[in-house]
Amino acid sequence: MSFTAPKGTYDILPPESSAFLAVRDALSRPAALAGYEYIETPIFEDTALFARGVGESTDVVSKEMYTFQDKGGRSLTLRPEGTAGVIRAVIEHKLYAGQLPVKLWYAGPNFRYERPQAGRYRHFTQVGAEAVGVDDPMLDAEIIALAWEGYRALGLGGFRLLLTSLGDDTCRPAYRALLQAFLRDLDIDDDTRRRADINPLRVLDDKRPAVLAQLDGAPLMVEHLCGPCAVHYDDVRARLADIGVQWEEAPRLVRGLDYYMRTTFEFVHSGLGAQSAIGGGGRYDGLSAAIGGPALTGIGWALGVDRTLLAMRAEGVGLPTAARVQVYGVPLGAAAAERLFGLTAGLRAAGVSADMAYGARGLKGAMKAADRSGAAYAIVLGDRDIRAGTAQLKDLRSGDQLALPLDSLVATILEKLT
RNA sequence: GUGGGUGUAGCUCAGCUGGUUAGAGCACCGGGUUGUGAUCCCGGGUGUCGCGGGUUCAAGUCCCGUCACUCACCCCA
Repeated sequence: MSFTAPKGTYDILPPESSAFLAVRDALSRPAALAGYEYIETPIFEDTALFARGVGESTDVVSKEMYTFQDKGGRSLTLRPEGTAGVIRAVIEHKLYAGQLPVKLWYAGPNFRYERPQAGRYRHFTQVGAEAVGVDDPMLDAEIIALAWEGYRALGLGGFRLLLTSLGDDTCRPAYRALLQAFLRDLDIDDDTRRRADINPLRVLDDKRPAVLAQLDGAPLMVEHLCGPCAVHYDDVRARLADIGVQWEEAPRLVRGLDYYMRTTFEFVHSGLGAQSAIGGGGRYDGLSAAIGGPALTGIGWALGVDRTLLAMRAEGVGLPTAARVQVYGVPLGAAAAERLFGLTAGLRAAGVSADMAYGARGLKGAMKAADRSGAAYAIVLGDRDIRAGTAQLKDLRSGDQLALPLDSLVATILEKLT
């Protein structure tokens, strides 16, 4: 074998690929039902968009970006996440000039240069949703509920919703100083000390026991929220409670992108190996201004399709696998094959999924193929039938077979299938 | 970027202390039936034992290197 998929990427093959489509669909459907409209943005963007939007200090920007120069000398980057590009598009096309909020959903691949492991790939797929331009805690609750509903619709039961508030520009700087003062006295390594300088909140998320043990008395953001932030957070929780969404307070929840503020959340699941998040998001009221747009508030999430599938597999939740086709043609000989070719085309035109045996297989082989296609009916056609102006329609479940006039076969099958 | 584990058929794997034609189950293909699948019977191995070198009379097996995959740290979807 001379080529393999690049490190950290993988092929999504049938029959599992149908589950992939189904998950992507199920995760986006609740958003569509809530009036979110589909948007598609480029898979690569100006490198500076991510540097400024996601934040220079994040791991994503500082070491995980797929950056390249095109032939015009521009520095471009394969998107490591979806929100920055969507907000760029909202600004560029002044979508905010219309009715607000702008509600959008999207789905597609993202890229991060990381060491692959279970649940973590260099190419991964997310479904995302964003509500932009209206600062209303009800939108926070709505967006969270949409993700919740998506997971539930898939039959997933073992996920948890972690929730917290990261404060805003009014209260976070003071809290940040407080936390830094606390961290200064700890016995931690140089790397962690450096992180405490750049982004002290991230230290709270450290999973190493040696660090964890020292974080017990650390000050928490939720205890230092300013008035408006506290009210906002209370409102979000009240609305979630109203509609029966259950969450856990996660005061140390920190996410990897700098733009988050106020409401922040993560959906976690234990079936992903060392990874835990199957989806996450939050409010990013400063993002638009940071990338040169007007001061637009926004909240959104991104849900990992690959990770959701892993979680489903871990739980043993299956998806109904649909039959490949409804009708399968089994020809005996070249003349019959040509006749069936037209018949299957006619069936498809009438909205019936149909396939047939190609390549002059024997009758046995063709019947076998019909069986494996999952079709409800096989059309068996030979010279004898053609002479009689009929075809044999075989019900593959019962085994019953009857001769039907060729002329009206498509119509007859349509009738039987409905 | 740092560690650990694993590489034998399409898949899951067996192959003991080196021993001569490399195996099983599943899958796949063909036949039993030139007009009938899912069952049954018969037949078929589809392979660069990851790759390169070394030790040996002899290497899938031992040694070195290398590559790939994988798991974990870190980080997150």
